[in-house]
Amino acid sequence: MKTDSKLTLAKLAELAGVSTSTASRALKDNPLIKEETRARIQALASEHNFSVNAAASRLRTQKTHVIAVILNLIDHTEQSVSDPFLLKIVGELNKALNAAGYEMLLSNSFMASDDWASYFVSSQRADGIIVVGQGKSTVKIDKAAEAQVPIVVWGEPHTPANYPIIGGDNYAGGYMATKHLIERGSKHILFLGDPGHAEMEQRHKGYVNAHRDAGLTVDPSFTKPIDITSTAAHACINDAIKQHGLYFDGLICVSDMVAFGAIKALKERYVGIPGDVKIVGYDDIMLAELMHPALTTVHQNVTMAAHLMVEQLLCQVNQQPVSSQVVETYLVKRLSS
Amino acid sequence: MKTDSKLTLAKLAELAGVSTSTASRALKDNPLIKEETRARIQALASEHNFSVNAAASRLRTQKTHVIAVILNLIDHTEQSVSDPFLLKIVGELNKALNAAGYEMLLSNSFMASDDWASYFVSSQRADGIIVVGQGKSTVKIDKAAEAQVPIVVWGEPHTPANYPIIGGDNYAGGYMATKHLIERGSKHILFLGDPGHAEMEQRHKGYVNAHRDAGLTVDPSFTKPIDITSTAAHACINDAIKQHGLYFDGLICVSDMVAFGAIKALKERYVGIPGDVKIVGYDDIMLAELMHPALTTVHQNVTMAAHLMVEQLLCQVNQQPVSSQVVETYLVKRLSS
DNA sequence: TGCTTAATTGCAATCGTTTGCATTTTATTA
DNA sequence: TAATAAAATGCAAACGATTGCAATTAAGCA
Repeated sequence: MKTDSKLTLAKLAELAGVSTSTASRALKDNPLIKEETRARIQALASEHNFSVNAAASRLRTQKTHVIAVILNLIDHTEQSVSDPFLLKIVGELNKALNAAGYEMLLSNSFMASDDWASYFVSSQRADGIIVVGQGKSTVKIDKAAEAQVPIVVWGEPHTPANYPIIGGDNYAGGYMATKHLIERGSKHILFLGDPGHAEMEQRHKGYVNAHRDAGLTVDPSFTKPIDITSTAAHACINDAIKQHGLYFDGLICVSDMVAFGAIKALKERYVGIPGDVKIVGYDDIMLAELMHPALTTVHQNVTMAAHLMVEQLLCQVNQQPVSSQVVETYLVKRLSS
Repeated sequence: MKTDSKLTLAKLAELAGVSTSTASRALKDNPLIKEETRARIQALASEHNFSVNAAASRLRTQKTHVIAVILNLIDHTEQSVSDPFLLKIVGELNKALNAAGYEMLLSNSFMASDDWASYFVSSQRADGIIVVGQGKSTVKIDKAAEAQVPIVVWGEPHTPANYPIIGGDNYAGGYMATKHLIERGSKHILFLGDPGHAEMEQRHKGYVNAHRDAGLTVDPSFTKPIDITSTAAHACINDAIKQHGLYFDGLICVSDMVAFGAIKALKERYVGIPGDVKIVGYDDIMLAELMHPALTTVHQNVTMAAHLMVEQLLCQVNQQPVSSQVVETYLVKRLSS
């Protein structure tokens, strides 16, 4: 087994005594080639553990079989990179992409150049783009979509856009969570999250309407537009109590991490959960049930979301029609409420 | 701005009235080209937001500027994909790679073909491989290294190998954690983790020696070779107590997730922490300090680790000598001990 | 056997950049 | 001004696989 010079398709073909065209076809099981020849060449290839040069293949076929996944981080705080929920999505996307025969080029909005369409797609680095998160502004996404490249985003699916958006039913999630707290007796419920962000906006609308439907009014000052990090939540609750005492008895958090930060602040002041304050998180990350008390939270079917995203993306690659999709969303009741 | 047919370097050159060679050189700021010409072409390029075809460029230069990152998962349980620590490493690697001008192709040991060297490197999909985790067997890693491709791994840095391994000082970590618990008064300390795994083996050795140095003996049955998941830890502690009661007063866990699982089991049985049982985790993930009680744990400098990994990898790409590296490792004392 | 059709295989152009070397243009000096 | 050196640009050959079309071989049938 001499590995002197690197093995190319041409050399492999020569070894097999056929032309490169035959070798190429044989390797991809093209029925044009005689069954027997195919087998022989494939065996030879794996014996010399040959794999075709992806760069050459991509150049020729104009397809990369790679999808760029961009984590569209919201805050400057890099904290959010480590939000388990985002990473869960990445993991599921990786699986779904692989299942569809694609590989994943991982990037994030801090590092990627601003012109996603040309940097990733026109340059043949990837065949399409999956954006995780709408961010506070969708200009980069819109720009990429205008350039007509295959793209899908995880976000609020009811946002009007000329690209498919996959996401949970944020309005329903916010509504369910709030209604639940109200039913459990909470009367003064804070909303921890920034409604300036599309997904949060819908959850907030659900929060407002649940109050209305229960005949309660919402104090605008009860909405705390904080960053989506546990640190921000911790600071927020801390300040709130320090300034006005414990004037609330319920917390709707836009992520489990936010809920954790809030819980920490409450525990530090010996506030009982759920006795004094009831809490609902969002995302149902693995740690939610390990918390003490186990966190009531809104679950979104991420596995399905990943499949839908890949599906909608490939539809675009194949010039087929697409549409936004809402994934299953439900409340998981645990001990924090 | 007509985007009729896709823009190639040749067309851009034509627009600029120069040859493709000049255009190519101008775009990469080659001093061979007159300053003025360079500026003009670069301006034209960004005006038409042109970016060179990566496939063609890679084919020609034989460099991809991509690094494959493989999550070498241990268990069949996909749980481990979502271990926040692994994902933290991925995030840091992403940053470090970008800083060095590389992009990241993310894969994992379940999905990637078995022959990493030929699949990723010979095929020109990437210039090198970073493996996160040694797994229980290093055959795939060894095989890739034998194929002479640039490769580095996150793992136990004292493992003898013909490729650089970056990791914390696991022996010291295990020793510090155990010594700490002993000093706090624990006498019967369980080790939750599988010493069959290189990193765990060293931590376990530290656990054993700390006992010895304190004049204590270790009961072999106190070592619980469980999977690195909170679920496994929860089950393990549950069973242990169910069968023999609370016969231990200290827990050394090989990850924070394991610690969380254990904590949950203890709380369900109203065991006091740190009163009845003291606990130390490993990794210092963000949630460690949000736990109640805040988790004492072993911290490893992941940012530095990521930089070292990238550095050692690029050394290989540039034919320079490499070596394994130990990153800073220390105990963070919190309330669980 | 001779002829038509189907099954296999090979030829050669192409994908878009990069780069060693040749060529042209400009600057320098006698 | 002519000769020479330096600066700027262009030519054309790779890089390695894919694929429409032509060519060869095998099979089918009267």
